[in-house]
Amino acid sequence: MIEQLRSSYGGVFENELINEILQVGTYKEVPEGFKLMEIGAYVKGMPLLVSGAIKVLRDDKNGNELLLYYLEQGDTCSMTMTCCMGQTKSEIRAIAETDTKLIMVPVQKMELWTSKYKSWRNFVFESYHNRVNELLHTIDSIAFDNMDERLLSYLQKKAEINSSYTINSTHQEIAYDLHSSRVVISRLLKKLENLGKVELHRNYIKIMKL
Amino acid sequence: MIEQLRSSYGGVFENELINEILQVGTYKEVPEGFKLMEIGAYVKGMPLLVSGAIKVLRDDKNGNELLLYYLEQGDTCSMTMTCCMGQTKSEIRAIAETDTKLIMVPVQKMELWTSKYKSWRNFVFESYHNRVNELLHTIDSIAFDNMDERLLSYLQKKAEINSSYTINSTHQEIAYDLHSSRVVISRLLKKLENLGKVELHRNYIKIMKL
DNA sequence: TTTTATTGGTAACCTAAGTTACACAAACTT
DNA sequence: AAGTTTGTGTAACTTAGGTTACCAATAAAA
Repeated sequence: MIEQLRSSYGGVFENELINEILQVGTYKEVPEGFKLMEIGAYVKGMPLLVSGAIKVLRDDKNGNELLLYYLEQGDTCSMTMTCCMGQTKSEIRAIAETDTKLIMVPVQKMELWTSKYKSWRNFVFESYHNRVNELLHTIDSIAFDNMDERLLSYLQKKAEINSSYTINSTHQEIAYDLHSSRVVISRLLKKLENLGKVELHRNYIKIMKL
Repeated sequence: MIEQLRSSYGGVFENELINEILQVGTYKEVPEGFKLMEIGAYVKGMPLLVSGAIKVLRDDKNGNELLLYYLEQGDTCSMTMTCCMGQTKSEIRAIAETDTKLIMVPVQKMELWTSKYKSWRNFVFESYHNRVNELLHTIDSIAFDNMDERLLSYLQKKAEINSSYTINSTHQEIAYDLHSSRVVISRLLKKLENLGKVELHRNYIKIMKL
């Protein structure tokens, strides 16, 4: 756990804080698909991502999802923090996108760290700021872009997150993330294939041009 | 300024902090329509709202707007803070929705206050948290609701902000806020009128039922 | 008063995207 | 091997909402 923490957060946190995290934090490895947070659940701790990626989703009233953004190495779920302080429930669902390594920090310590460590304060503020900016870009894409543009940037982001030009998703899964329907996604993917931008296969998609 | 600050923030900030704010803050009254922040601009200070309301907007690539949320009494633009720390540009535009009274706090002091005052830390964290939640609800409405539902909740929110059942907007102005077109808004408003939910007039709309 | 600009109503049309339905192939069960 | 499930392609249709165009009413300017 020491190496993990140092390599991902050594440049961010001072040594004393690193030591405190080592004492109270618990190291976790979760497999792809693991549900880390459910809507309406109370929050128990704050995750510090060491490796892998977590996708953060929102539900509509019918239980259909919409992908908001991904958390990656060095990120945290900043909302967690004020959730704990205010004892409010989670507004989002979080699922491991890939196999993921993270350190869970219990809530109790965090208020103390906030007054004690400047690096912790900056980390939390910056995290909030990043999340707000990601939400703004999510809004841009939903409000201003057509489905084909959204689909393309979804595929690109997914390729980036998985560091691979091969995306192992079915059309149905993509439709869930984009809050669309399978037929629409198949249609647009076929259009992208005709444009030479992707290559379609059963259960996976190859991205040709970025 | 003392009374303004005490009545809006007396319960939130400790006395010592209130005094500090009085020393470095500047009191401002801005009229309806006043532009407080432009996209791409650098941020000079953090606003503490005393009364009135500010609407926060986002632009698409063609310069068309979309209303994100309103700031009201007791709110602040939390993004301002990390904008200043990181020297990044504003991602949003802010316009006074009504005549508004506010206190501008220069950025320099804020980092100090963050370590010195617990109430300030909590205020900033809570502000971020509220903003994230508002953005989530904005996303809900854009991604999950039809235009008629969005229009109705827009009118309701606007009535609430202006504390009046009479909304002084043209159809075109509403269309801008909802990132739609005038014809569509007129069409849907007429439908709402036929349902007995609103009464249409030139330059204003009366809300009948909430 | 006559002209001009602003605002709202409505029709006709177009397009993106959601829906239903069905065919077919690959990949599993048994 | 036969049946079943899962994933994909495609056609036909529907609908929300964007676009263009034009008219009428009101308000402001000349």
